[in-house]
Amino acid sequence: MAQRGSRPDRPARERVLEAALDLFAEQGVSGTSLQMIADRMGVTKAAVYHQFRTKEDIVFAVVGPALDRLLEIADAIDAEPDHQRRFTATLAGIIDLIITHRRLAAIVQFDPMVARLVRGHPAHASFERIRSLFTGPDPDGSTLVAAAMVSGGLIVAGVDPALVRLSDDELREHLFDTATRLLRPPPGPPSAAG
Amino acid sequence: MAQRGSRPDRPARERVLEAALDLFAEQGVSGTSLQMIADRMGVTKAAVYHQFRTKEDIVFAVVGPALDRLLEIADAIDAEPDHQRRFTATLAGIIDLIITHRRLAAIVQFDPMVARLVRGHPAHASFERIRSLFTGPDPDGSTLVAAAMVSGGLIVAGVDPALVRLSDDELREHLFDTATRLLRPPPGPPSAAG
DNA sequence: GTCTATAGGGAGATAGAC
DNA sequence: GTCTATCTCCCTATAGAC
Repeated sequence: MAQRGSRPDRPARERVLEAALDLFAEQGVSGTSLQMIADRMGVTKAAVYHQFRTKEDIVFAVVGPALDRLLEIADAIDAEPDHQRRFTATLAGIIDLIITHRRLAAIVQFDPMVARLVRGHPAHASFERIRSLFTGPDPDGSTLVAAAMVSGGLIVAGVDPALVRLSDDELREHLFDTATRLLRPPPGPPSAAG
Repeated sequence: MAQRGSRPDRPARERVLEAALDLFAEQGVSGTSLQMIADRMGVTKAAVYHQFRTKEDIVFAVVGPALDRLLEIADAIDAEPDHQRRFTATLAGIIDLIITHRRLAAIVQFDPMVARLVRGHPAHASFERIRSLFTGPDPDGSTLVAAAMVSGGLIVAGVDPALVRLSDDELREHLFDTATRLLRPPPGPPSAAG
């Protein structure tokens, strides 16, 4: 994974994406100007415009790779015939994606500007595809709610400052266990609700 | 609850807050200009400035009541001696708050601009107070992750379009059950993880 | 790859008439 | 309570020198 700091000897294009990701996470996409990105890099706005034609292009470059990966995960669902393995592999893939791109996942899920851009991306349908794998066919209300909580909960846990003391591996394991627990029907009495 | 539409005979101040909430939810706070708020109301910017001195004042007026309610819920924790009732009442209160102010809850939790404002509000400490009630003292990693997923999952479920067919009461019940299930240790074997 | 300079527009905010 | 008009500043984006 080479060098990942803000070292000045890295390609200018990557330094833009790094500064942009930091700022998008802190201030949101709309709250981030090209001037802020340039300031954080220690260059001028024009230098940033040399790498990307528009601000929107920067947003796409920042979130694109993660969306591509999401698309791969969703496509792999159809390639696995066994239901149990399909479920496990997809959940593990999603959690891995979220842990690898913690802040990015939060931006894609919660930033209104990014959400609008994602609507035009092929990965858009993947969200529904994955969710329907998690709920199963013809889900009841309880299952729908559990799936919604998982989809938000995984992202939030990825960026929660209260969890910084956990290693990536610990976090991965707990997320997997907790999500699995949620997406299976409770082992209590069949239906004591009311 | 009187009339809740965008009827022109309601006080101008409330019509501003209504339009602002709509736009904050759709575009984020930074992505919303006073011009947009004015346009949605069918008036000019100056008319909006007659009601609120700054944009920040509008944000405070929009999120303030929900933060006050959160503060009340957190304060009630210390007034209830029985642990079981304390836990149940707080969770029910939070869920009720989220359902009543669905979009507002998402804004407070996820909008970077609002998050910065909330840091200076008395309710800021309430988030930690409530979370530590949910985790209990000296929580392990699994419990921390579960609490993080609940805190994000409740909000996300509140605004998830996949759940629109559920009534408020259905949603409330499922959220309560699911959150309770998450915040209690799993009833399976003590520790078969690997 | 980076710079200075600038165009053109929209932002937040204010003054004062009706 | 709403309007027109205006100020100042910062935004995205472009042109062209080094």
